[in-house]
Amino acid sequence: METNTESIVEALGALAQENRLTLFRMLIQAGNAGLAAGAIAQALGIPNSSLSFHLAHLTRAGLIRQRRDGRSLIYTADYEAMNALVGFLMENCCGGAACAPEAPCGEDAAQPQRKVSA
Amino acid sequence: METNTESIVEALGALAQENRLTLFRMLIQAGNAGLAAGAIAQALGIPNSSLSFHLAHLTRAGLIRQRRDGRSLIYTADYEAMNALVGFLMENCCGGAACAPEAPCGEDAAQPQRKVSA
DNA sequence: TGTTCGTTTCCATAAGTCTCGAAATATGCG
DNA sequence: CGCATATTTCGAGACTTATGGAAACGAACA
Repeated sequence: METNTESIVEALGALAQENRLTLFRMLIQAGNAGLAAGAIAQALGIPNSSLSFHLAHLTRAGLIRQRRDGRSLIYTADYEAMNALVGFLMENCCGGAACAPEAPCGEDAAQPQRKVSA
Repeated sequence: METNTESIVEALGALAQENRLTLFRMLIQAGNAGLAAGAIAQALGIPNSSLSFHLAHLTRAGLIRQRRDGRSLIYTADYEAMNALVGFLMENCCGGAACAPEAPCGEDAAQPQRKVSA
């Protein structure tokens, strides 16, 4: 994700919706394994068409990614994008003074169930 | 700011707009001194009525505060709210594993121009 | 190849947001 | 009190977003 104002606005907008925020957090917690669209729709209790709309929205914002596994499309969170977003907000905190770490959750953090090490 | 999903969605939505994101960052950098509505409108190059709409939006989301100084209304960023927002996003990063500090920018950070002390 | 399953696209509708001029509302000054 | 200044509220128009049913699409399995 680029860190210009426009793309940040898009990312914030993508997360500023009940279903999408919940969905994104599900993916964050699901790690690299990700979740199939159908499973997400069921978990959220919304029709597939509605889910597809939200998935497209998050994808357009660069926050999630798509991969195919058999008949299913698996969605995963883009950890880099989330870090960039948080980084942007922190970067401008406190008048630019260094008061925050840069990337608390690195790329490697995409395997949430174990301690970050590799 | 409370950290339930609903209020987070509201905060994200408040920031998911070009003018408001810029405005919020201006206030973040302005520190406790804050900025008068008129000065903000001029800086953003938008009519007062439009600005007022955005200020109300950010206020409703709990991200900024209002104080009167003579004829002017001074707006300031709510650092606690921003920390809560970022904290919420980080909290759910990496499947809940501890990978982020809790409040990088403390309450005391509200005087950005000088070293945090009080 | 035909069928099934998972997902997306299309469509319409309902609801919300952004914008800004004009009028209304406060505050302060003389 | 009356006038000037600072900001908000009101109202209307254009635009965007959310929702879900029905149909289309694509991949895989037999």
